[in-house]
Amino acid sequence: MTSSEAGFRDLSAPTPGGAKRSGAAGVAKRSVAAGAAKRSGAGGPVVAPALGAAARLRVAIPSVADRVAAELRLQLAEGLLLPGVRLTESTISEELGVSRNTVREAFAELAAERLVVRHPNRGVFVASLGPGDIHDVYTVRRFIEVSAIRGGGSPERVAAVRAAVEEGRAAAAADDEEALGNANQHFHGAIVALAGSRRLNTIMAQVLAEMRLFFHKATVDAHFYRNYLDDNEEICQALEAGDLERAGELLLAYLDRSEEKQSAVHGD
Amino acid sequence: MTSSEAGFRDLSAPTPGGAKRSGAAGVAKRSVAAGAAKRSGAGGPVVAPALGAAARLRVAIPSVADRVAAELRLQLAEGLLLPGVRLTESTISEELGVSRNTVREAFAELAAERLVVRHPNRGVFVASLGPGDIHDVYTVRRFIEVSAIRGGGSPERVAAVRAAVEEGRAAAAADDEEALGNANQHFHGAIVALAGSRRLNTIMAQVLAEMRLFFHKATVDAHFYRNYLDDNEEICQALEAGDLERAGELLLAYLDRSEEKQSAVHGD
DNA sequence: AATCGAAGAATTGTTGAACAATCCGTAGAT
DNA sequence: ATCTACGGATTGTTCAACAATTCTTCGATT
Repeated sequence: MTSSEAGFRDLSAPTPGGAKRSGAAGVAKRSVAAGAAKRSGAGGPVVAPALGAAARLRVAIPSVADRVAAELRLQLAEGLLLPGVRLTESTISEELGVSRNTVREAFAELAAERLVVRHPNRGVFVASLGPGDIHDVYTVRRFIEVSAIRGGGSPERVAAVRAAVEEGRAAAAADDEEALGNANQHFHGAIVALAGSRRLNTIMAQVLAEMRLFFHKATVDAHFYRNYLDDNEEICQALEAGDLERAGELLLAYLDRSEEKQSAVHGD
Repeated sequence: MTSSEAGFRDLSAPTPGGAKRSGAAGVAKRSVAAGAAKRSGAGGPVVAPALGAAARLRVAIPSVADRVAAELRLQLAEGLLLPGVRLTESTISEELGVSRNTVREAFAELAAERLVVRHPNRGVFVASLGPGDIHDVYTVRRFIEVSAIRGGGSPERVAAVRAAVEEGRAAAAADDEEALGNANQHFHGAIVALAGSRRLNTIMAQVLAEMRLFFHKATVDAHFYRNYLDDNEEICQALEAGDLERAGELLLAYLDRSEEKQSAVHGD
């Protein structure tokens, strides 16, 4: 399974910038087309001319490398790319229609997020978490989430936690396991968001992204998250009641139980 | 001040791999030197042939991009590259003797660590932290450090905290402000290390690296850290005595005071 | 037969060059 | 004095080449 059978979206088409020469040997000196001959190449896909306006509107326009990283992040989250799988530069480069160098830049991003691991001269592999990593991830979560909930938060932020609980309830009613998992992550994300710290939010987002990497194996148990629904409800109620001490303890117990379960599912 | 007057070390010489063609057009087909003719190129700098052995010894051999990132990280920490300064790709590329693409990869690493900020199509700049960022950084520290110290740690790890305290004392005795600052960072690093979590350690390392970015301005006050020596001692004693609750509270008070001071030094 | 090692293929690491797109400062027109 | 067109500088991205390393395969040897 070389990861190439996944349905990659083509990222090269809507790219602003990008030479996209047809392919012939590059003997063409730069003498021609030095002046105002813009977009003169053989009938490449012409992009909408309104792109300049977008730039003026200060819309964040992610670079191709960023979009490649985003795409890979998505496939990682969807479980399309299983842990341990090798990501070949040339394959992804072709599949996504971008250059190998750009893929390389995207890899640097993902490696910084620990989603992939670089083995020098051997390639990058989808990160696979061992038992030690699972404990480590839960340690981070205990530190951050419990501290966050014990600090409380503004009413709107508490409401966001509540919303995540309801989101999970709805997903359970609809029997949508996927949505249930997402709701659970939103719940914990909302707890961290109580602190209103940009850095803590991104740290938490990264940790959750890491967890998605090995959660796919765990979801075989159809009602894996279902047990947590009541826990979330209870925690949320304590939070809303202002009993932060109790909310913290409930959350801590929850995390301990969750870690235990995860450790059991994976070879301990 | 374009950051180019800093004394860059040349990273290109000891590089394993790297074509380093003299410059002429690359019409030389790859037909020649296909077999055993290794290191046949025109008299480039010949590296020690023992490099293969190093690889066999599984010594981590960082890529050039990593070394560029490390070099920049160092200059950032030393305060050679002030916040807000623009880092031009071509300049660094020449200065360090590596290709622009490699510099680019290093930038991706540093951007992921928040040490530099990318402005699309405008370049990368040394990150500069505003008042909000200072508060944010201290929020992260409060969460992680206080949780860590309240969890206690093995005797060896407590000893490491003690060692950092003594290190600071020695630096103060020697009137070495630089060493004093480092000792202080070691102290807080050691506190987080109590938890024994790889991820928390790297998170803390990154946060401290961010702080170094704006600490240089603060160090004008000659005995800025000196006030903290007694705090550290007190915290360490509580930790050693097993009074984790008190240690946590002392640390929390310390962080609050520290944030206040930093906020005062910087605008607002 | 099992093992060792060497030729070969595949892939990564790094470079250099090319060019499109964008940004910025400046000079010219209104 | 303000706006606009022009040019230079720099980033974003691609391509092609090649060195070094790892992986594979296939013989040759004990």
